[in-house]
Amino acid sequence: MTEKQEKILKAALNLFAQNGYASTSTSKVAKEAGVSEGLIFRHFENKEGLLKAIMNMAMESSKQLITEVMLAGEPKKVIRKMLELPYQVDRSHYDMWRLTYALKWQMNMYDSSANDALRLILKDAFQQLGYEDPEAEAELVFMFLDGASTAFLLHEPKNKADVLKCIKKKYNV
Amino acid sequence: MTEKQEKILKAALNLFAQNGYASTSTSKVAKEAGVSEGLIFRHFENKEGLLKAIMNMAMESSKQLITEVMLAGEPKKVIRKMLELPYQVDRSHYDMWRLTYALKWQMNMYDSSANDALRLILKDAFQQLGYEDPEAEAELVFMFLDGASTAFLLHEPKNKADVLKCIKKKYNV
Amino acid sequence: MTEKQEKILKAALNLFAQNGYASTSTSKVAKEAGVSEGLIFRHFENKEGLLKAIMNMAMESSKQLITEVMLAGEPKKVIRKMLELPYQVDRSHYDMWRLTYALKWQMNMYDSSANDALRLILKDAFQQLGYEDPEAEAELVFMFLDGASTAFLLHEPKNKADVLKCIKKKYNV
Amino acid sequence: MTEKQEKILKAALNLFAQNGYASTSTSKVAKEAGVSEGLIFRHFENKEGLLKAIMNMAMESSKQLITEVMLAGEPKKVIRKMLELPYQVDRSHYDMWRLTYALKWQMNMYDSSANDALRLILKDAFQQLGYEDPEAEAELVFMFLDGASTAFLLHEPKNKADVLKCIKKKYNV
DNA sequence: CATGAATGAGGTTTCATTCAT
DNA sequence: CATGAATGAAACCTCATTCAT
Repeated sequence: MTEKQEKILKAALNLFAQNGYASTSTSKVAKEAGVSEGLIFRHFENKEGLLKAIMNMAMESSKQLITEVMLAGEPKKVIRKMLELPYQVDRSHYDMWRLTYALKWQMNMYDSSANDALRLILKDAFQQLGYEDPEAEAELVFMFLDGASTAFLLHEPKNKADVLKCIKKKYNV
Repeated sequence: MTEKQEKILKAALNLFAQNGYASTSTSKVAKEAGVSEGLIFRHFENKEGLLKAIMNMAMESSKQLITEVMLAGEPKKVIRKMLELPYQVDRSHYDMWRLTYALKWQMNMYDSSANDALRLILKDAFQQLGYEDPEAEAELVFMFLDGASTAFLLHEPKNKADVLKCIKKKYNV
Repeated sequence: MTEKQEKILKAALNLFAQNGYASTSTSKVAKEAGVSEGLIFRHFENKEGLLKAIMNMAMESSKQLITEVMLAGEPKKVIRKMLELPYQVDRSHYDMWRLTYALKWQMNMYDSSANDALRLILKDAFQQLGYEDPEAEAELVFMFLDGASTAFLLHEPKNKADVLKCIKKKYNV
Repeated sequence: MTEKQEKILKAALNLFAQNGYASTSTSKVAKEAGVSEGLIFRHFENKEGLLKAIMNMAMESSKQLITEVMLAGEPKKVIRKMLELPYQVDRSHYDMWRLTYALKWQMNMYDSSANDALRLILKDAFQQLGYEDPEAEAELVFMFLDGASTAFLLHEPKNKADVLKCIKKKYNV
């Protein structure tokens, strides 16, 4: 990965996240990256290739978070780690997450399978703890995760920490 | 509001919701509405005006849901009504909600003030019920609402009803 | 000529003179006139018909100025009246003259024949006064008229009166 | 300045001069230049940018004529050079001058400051020669220049040369 | 590897004009 | 007589992409 390639990726990530993929022209990306427009196509084939490259980076970085949960072992720890996920994302990754979340609403981009592994683990954890409807509980946690992430990415509530405390107590973790 | 105006609005809502605002050309809207492209501009001034007209409709229809919660009175009822909100939206309004949610991610479109009134009522309800940190509880509910709506609009989980039961139990409502 | 027709003509004259014929849309004319756009076409057939109606008014009003010169009789008086022409136009007619002058530069609009009668009288006057090259003198006066009118319509020099005195002295009139 | 840029400029100058700026579409310019329409915008940003580029060329070429007058020195020579100005313009520059003159009538395009330097020199010349009202004399010459140029550009009178002789005699130059 | 000129398709918008009411 | 909804063509401009250098 050359230096210019990275510049392009960074610029594209930033612009896609702030203004949306469709609203960001390759020429704006080139200008922001300080690079000729043609270079984008040499390295990434086309605009969609650029997006895919970015999403691959995102996948990579989200895998790290996920494996941490997977390796937790005990059910309570699984749940706790899970609830803490939105709090683990570094501010420097916000653009990436903004883009990921925004793209969910762009048709044909939603891929639920990514979460299926986690959902299974979570359900299992609840089952081990004797919850009545482990599947529903797992789904509920996912909804929280989604809602929390959205809140953090969009308007950053002041009482983030309190909310975590609050929900942890509910699950006793 | 002439008949053709409504056709335009309906077509635009549909296309914006399915493919995104930026990716939907006015010519596609015109074609879908069975109308000349120029007519869009006569009635809505420009593409953004068309979007605004749609969002006004959305506001109107969300006000109805909200006032229902506001009129609930008793704290428990407030919370219950609140949690049920995502379940109240008619399938016929999904396009509108998809668009509303998608637009949150389009820069400068997020308006948190819309929820402030509800947030206040909710916090008050939790306070009356003696919750330790009513503000965090309110925030948490909002996160659930957001996450649930997202799930419903994007992949419609099979166990919607169970999830509701599950969370209601947590709040004892 | 109904009241609305006059409103249209006045609005069109004003806008054509200020912004140019090509740059003025019929919708702007209608708005300025406080009239529906369709009415313009009912009364004037098309945009060019509107222009023609205006130019006819202009012709009419310029004929008045010209006949005054023609009736002057004595050569010196002819020349004096001629030189005074640009000073005779009422400020309320400036729009019309601006438009007339501007249109000269719009291809196929220049009609030199309009001036031929005047040119002949002028040449005759110079001949009677024994000028060496009456034709060139007549042409020269026309150039002055054109230049002076242009100056008055475009930037209104402060020493208009002095210039008239100055040139009158040259012709001893 | 690439070859195609020049082609665009030449085509635009020609069409703007013949048919007017507002009446000339960028697509006509592109066709006349044998170039894709997009290229116009890549090189000149927008239609107005194209016009500005042309006017800059015009400025450049008019500066040359003007400096010649400025370097004349003796008052009589200044005046003579001045009067001869409209006769100096090469036929190949007519389009440019037609456009320049036509644009004066397009609102907000008139820039009298360009002539101020010349006006000053001219006034000075008349002063040195003891004319009674040098300012009015200067203005008068400008009017002649404007009228003569207009005549040359619009209908090319047959007795151009005679007119020059005629006016030179009046100023004894 | 890198540039930037060049393109053609398509985007939003404006316009002159028609027509039902 | 008068309106204003409706249209289709054309206006200006942007875009993703290609290619010669």
